[in-house]
Amino acid sequence: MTTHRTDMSRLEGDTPAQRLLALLEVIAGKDQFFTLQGMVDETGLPKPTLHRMLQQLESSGMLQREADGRHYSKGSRLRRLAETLLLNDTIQGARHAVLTQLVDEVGESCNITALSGGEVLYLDRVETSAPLRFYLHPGSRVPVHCSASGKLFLAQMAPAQRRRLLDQMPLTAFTHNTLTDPEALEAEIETVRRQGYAFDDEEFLPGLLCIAVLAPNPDGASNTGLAIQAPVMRMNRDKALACLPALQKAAEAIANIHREALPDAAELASADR
Amino acid sequence: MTTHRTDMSRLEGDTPAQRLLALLEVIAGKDQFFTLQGMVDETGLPKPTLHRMLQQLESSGMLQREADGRHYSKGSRLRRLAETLLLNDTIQGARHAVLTQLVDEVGESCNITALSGGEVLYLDRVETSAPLRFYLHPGSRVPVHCSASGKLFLAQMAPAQRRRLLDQMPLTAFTHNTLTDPEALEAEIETVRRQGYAFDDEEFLPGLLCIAVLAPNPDGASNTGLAIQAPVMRMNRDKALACLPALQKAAEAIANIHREALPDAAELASADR
DNA sequence: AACACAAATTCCATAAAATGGGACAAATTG
DNA sequence: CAATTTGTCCCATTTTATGGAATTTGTGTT
Repeated sequence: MTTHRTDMSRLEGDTPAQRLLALLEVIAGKDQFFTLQGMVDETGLPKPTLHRMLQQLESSGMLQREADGRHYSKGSRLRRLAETLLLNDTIQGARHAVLTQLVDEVGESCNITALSGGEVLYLDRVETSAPLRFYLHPGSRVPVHCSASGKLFLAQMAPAQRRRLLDQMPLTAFTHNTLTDPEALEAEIETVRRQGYAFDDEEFLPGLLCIAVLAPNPDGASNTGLAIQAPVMRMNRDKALACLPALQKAAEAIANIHREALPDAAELASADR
Repeated sequence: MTTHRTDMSRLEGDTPAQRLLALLEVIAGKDQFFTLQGMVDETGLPKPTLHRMLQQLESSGMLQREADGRHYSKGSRLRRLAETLLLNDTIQGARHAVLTQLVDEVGESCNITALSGGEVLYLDRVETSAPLRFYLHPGSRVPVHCSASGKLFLAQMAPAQRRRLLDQMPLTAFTHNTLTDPEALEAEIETVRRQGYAFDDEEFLPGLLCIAVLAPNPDGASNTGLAIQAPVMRMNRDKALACLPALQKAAEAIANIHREALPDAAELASADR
């Protein structure tokens, strides 16, 4: 009843290592606990094989098991691996260039963000040269409910997933503008989804206004936000909207950088085998 | 037996799969292109072995090579894997939020623990903002007999199971307060079971006092501990007991998160699609 | 262009690990 | 308490990994 499998089963891969990576991808997409049997149904792999794979992942700290011994969830080492990967992404160089150009274009500080651990993680940031500016470090974190990027990440989640995250996350008021009422936040998120961009109008830091968009991802959810952050002294909603085209152009450029690495151009590589 | 690796090779792992994951961690930390030879120097693995590993990662799209054929960088599939991992990590996100709020409430560092491999594993930790504090990393481990969470895990075990674990484990004395006598430890565990909470009164680190409870699990044993850790300079047993209600409330919140994240709980949430 | 040099790649016999059907155990259900 | 589901173990067979040595490829030098 619960599982009507669209038979995407058959973990593809020619070697054990590649099959393990494919398994990791399935696990990565889980936002709930999962069981051995559930994975068998989903992947079509034989039970002893899967059992061994999960055992290896568990004993390396990539997964952990609940006390009942049958429910698995992601371990801290796996999480750390993912964060390290994103923080040290080599394409950061290329993205950094886009960011620099955007800052040059709009004259305000900009940053690239990702969702991590239910919070917004600053992957990269370029400061404006204007003397008055907020200083925020790459690597630092900000709550989802009071940041422009965060609201965009929330807006693309399935309702159940979003609720699970927000239910236990206090809507802490950082300023008088912070949305602390769940219904108001939900309405804002609906607006954000419709518009495709989000504001943070002094909801986190007094005097700081942001506008953000996501770098579109053709394969589904995006984990890359792009935002302009400026003091209200120089910025308001209308001025921010005027920057939107430049922001979207930059987001598209970043999406292209990501897309460049797709194995679409495999035709070239097919000759040398 | 066959290969006595002289500590030069720092890629730990008992199986090829685990070695591959360790390699991925090294790669994850690279913010530049890397070469096969560079990896050989860094990991100590034989060149043909590493060559094969990188080849597999490349042909699965996890890595890609530059045109020169000798510089590797992270591929789109690896990036997508990391993003997917973090985007679907609502359990950790929600638990972290509970932890943050608890820290805010009691004003001291708190952590979430699990029993893993006969030791207490720190799953997550949030530091107090007070300047004087112990710095303990998530992912580190502590013996069961001298930690508050550990004694709780022991207290819910069947006597035979507990004895089997403790018999193999020396009751190392870390401080003058560490319980090194089996009978004294057994008596303490009995007290812990009756009370439903546990202290660690400078039994592991001098000057560190902890109080912990378990996140209740209706289906049986719990593998989630929640603890407050504070310097004795600011904390004593009475003050710790005053925090107990807040601690138990947070533990209940974490138990709820776990309950909602069970695969079967999807039926309830099916209404909002 | 011929050379030296370093890095990448291939070879291959041996050792190690994965595989998965089946047996078994443990927990869950009716 | 029997029936069923789910996790774990066993083990003969197949597949894959291993790494020293040899070979090829590419770079830099005089």
